[in-house]
Amino acid sequence: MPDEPVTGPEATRQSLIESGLRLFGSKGFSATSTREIAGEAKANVASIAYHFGSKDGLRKAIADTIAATMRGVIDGAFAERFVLPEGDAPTRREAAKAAIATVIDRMARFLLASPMGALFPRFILREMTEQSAAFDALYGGVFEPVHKKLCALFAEATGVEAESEETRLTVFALIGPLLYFRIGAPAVQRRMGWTGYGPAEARKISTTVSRLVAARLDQKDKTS
Amino acid sequence: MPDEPVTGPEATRQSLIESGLRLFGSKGFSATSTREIAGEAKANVASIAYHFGSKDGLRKAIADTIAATMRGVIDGAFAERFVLPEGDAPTRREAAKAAIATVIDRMARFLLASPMGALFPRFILREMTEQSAAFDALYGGVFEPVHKKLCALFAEATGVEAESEETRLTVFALIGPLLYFRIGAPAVQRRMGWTGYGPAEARKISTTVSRLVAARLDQKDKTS
DNA sequence: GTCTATAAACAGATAGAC
DNA sequence: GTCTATCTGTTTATAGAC
Repeated sequence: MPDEPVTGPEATRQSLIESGLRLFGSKGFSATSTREIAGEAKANVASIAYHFGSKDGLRKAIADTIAATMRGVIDGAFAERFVLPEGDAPTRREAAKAAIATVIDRMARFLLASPMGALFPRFILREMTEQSAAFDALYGGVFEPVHKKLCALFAEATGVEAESEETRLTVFALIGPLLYFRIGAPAVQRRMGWTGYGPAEARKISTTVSRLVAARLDQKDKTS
Repeated sequence: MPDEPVTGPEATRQSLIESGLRLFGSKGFSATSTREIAGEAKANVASIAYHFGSKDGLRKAIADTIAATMRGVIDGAFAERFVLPEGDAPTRREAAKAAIATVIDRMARFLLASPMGALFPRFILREMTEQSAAFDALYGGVFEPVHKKLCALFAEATGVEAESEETRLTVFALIGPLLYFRIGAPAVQRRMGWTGYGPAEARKISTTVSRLVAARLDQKDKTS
C-alpha cells in the first residue's frame, strides 16, 4: 500500500473512508447522513457520490479496506509462529500451545489497544446483523481462514481432530472472550471503573484470557 | 404481568413493542421507519405517537420490557442455586461450582434456544454502542447485579477475592463465549454449517462452554 | 475534482373525522 | 382508540458552474 498523500483526490477518498468507518460503526449506517460524513472528513457532500457512486458504495469500500488490513495483521501474527517444529509429539504440542498464546496475545493487542481495533469490530458487527453483502466478503476473506488455522493449532496442542464439531465450537469459545471484551467494552469499562482501554488494560485482559485458554488446553480429558 | 388480550389497546401496545424490538434489533433504530413498525404490528402509524409519544418513546418502552423480563429469568436461575450450604470449605466450594454451572446452562438455554434470547442481545447491543439512555437502565438493572453475583460465586468456588480486578475480569472472560455465540451467531452458524440454533445446538454450545468454565475453575493457581 | 443549488423521495409528528 | 390526510423538515442523489 503506497503512502497516502496529505492532499488531492486520494486523500479525500481515504478521509471519507475513515469518517464513514467511525460513524457507521458508532451510529449505524442509516443513522449517519452523508452530510455528516463529508463534514467530518472535511470534504463536500457530492464527493461521496463522485468517489464511491453512492452512500452504499462507500460502505462497500470500507468493508474492502477492513478485509485488506485485517488480512495483513493476522497473517503477520501467524507467520511468526505457525510453522511447527519437526520432532516428537510433546515438543510439537508445546510449540502449538505457545503459538496459540502468541496469536491470542497479538489479537488482544490489536483489538484492545490499537485505534483500528476499536473501529473494525463495531462496523463488522453491524454488517453482520444486517446480513449485508459486505459481511460475506469479510467472512470468507478473514473470519473463516483465521478460525481454521486456530482449529489446526488447537488440534496439534491437544491431540483432537481439527475439524471436528467439538474442536470448532471450542475454538469459538476460546476467542469469544476476546471479542466480547471489545464488543461489550462500554459495559466492561463501566464495571471496571475504566474510562477506556489503554496498554495497561489491554495487558490485563490479555493475561486474563491467556489464563483461561491455558486452563482449557491443559484440561484433562473427560466425557462430561 | 396479566395475560395480554388478543385485541384492544393493550394488544396494539404489545404488538408495537414486539415489532419494534425485532426491527430495531435487526436493522437499527434509524433504519426502521415508524410506518414499517406499524405495518408489521398490523397497527396504524399514528398509534405509535398515541401509545408512546414518539418513536423514541417506543424505544424506551422496549428497553423497559427487556429489563423486566430479564430480571425475571435471571432471578429464577439464581434462586435455584444461589443459597450455598453451610459446612466446610470443600463442600461450599463444590456447591459454588455447581451453582455456576447451573447459571451458565440457564443463560445458554435462554440466549440460544428461546425466541427472546435472540432478540434481546441484538437490541441491547445497539443501545450500548449508540450510548443511548436506554442502556443505562439496562446496565444498572440487569448487567451489573448479575455480574456481581457471578463474582461472588466465583470467589466461593476458587477462594479468591470477589471484587478484585482479576476476579471481575475473569468473570467477564467466562461469560464472554456465551454472549459471543449469540452475538456472532451468523458467523458461527456459517462455520458450523447450521441454519440456526435449535435445542440440539444450544446443548452442544452449553456443553462446550461448561467444559471451558470447569477448566478455569479447576485450574491450579500459578503466577503467570 | 470540487463546489453550490436543487430535485424528488421519505421521514416523524400531528390535526381532526369517526 | 383508530383512522386518513397533511405539515414540516431532512434525506440521498444529481445537474451544472468553475
